[in-house]
Amino acid sequence: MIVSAMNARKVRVRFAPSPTGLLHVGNARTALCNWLFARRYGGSFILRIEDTDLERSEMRFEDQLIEDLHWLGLEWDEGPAGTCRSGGASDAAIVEFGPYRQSERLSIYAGHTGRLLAEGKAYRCFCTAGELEAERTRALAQHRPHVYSGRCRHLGAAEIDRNLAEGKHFAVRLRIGDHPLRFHDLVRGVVEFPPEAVSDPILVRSATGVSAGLPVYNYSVVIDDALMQITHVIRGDDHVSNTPRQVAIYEAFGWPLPDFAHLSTVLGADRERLSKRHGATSVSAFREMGYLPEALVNYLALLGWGAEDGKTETFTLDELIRAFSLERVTPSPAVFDFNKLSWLNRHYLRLSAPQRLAELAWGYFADRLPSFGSANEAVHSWFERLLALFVPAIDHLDQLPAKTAFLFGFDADAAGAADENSALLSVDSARTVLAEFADRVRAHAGPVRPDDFRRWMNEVKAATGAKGAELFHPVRIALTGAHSGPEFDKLLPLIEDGATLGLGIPGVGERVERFVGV
RNA sequence: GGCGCUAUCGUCUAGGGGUUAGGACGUGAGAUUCUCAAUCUUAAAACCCGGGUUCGAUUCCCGGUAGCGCUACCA
Repeated sequence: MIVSAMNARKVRVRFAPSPTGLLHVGNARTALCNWLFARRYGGSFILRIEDTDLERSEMRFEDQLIEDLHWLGLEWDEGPAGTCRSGGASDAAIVEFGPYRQSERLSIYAGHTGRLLAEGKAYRCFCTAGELEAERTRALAQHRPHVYSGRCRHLGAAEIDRNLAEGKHFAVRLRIGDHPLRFHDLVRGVVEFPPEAVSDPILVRSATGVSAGLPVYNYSVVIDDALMQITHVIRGDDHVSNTPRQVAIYEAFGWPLPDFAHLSTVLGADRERLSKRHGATSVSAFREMGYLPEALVNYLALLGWGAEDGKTETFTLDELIRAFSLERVTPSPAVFDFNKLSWLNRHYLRLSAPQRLAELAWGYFADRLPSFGSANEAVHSWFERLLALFVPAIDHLDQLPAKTAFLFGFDADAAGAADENSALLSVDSARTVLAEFADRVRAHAGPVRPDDFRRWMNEVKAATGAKGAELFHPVRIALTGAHSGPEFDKLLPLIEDGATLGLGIPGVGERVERFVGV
């Protein structure tokens, strides 16, 4: 029988990362699913830091993690003191459920272990690492699953006392029953494991090394989840095989079982677990590249999930809350598709207000623009026009400086020498077109307006007989260093107005002079 | 080795006992543009294999295969 804690209890879910590295997109997806589930059912989303691995946990990772979650917009209702952004948990909740870092909960675990030992649900195991290793090798050789022999299971009180008196180290093991261990998974349905797949799991480590007496992960999560009254454990599917162990612990304490939801792994293009080898994998890396949080969130939701109509692909957070359901999450692993993420990012970039884009993009121009705050209104509005012209041509904001480099400094030599340009420039018509065009620019006073430009191009066309690409390519190269780019009607004002900003931006006249001089 | 999970276009997915197997990204072509990007139109592209069950299976069942996970006194 499946004991489900769902009933009528208020939904409480948690995201429980270890601060041992940057927030990985796979984990961000787990956080998102938890957050969406909580918001959908009016429940609480709790952030718990699993920092019992003292050697690998670092405060800077915790800080970064918190910053990343805020950036994604996944606010939590309860979490480490001072980290909840708006409102946060009531003091009463914190007293009842906190603290929210495992390293601050060690005494809680110890008390529970005493209880299990006293009730005979757990026992002291004096086996040494060597003995256990031998068991494991033997099992492997016989092609059997490795199960603890249970040698210390039935030690008499006298023997235990003698061992303790001799100062022998011991771990605490749970006594597993002989019934199957099953649980309900929102993604996979009912999952069942035979008891021998579990064997008596270690709960508390023996006195070897720095971790002496510390609970193991599978034990502390159960205590935390139960005490924090978590109703739905939503996490990565690397925990599926751990779950029967945890179920046995719930049973030993007589606690109701939560529902589970195990989310599939996120893979790279080679179908291996997504890792640094595949490029950017951390939330902060995507932020630094200039991806928008709504694009990442939308993409992560789409990874392993599809809307009910089978068609809708773009969602705001609010729309996701309404549309998302764990039952529709696919159980199979999903390959992370950078292309599709970029498509979504372009989509949201196009939708973003100019001021917001300007603020976000400004940082990528630190060496070309004055600081955001000290720049005058003219620079700001000029920059917004630049963005309007070039943002449609990029996937993420950090591609902007390269795309627009020609505006800030014009390298006439490089423009003429570029492989793709030299062929276009070497034809006779290109030379005559440029000569005719340069004559008109030189004869002109003041900034070049689109009207002037259009008139000149018609004149040049008539004078040289060149038309179409033959006519425009050389001029475009002379002005921008490339044979492709935004339409001249918008580009010319951007160049000419830019030249008046005092940022060292060369105007049309200067560009032509430099280029034709070559 | 054992146990578990998974299997629809290249990728993410919809669907489901009888369908022209739908959408999106990407790719090809066309339209537009001086060009590129964007945009619009359009094309190609999939039910892992083998057995059952059935009038009929891509869909249900079993087996195989493959991928992934766990197999720690890591989390």
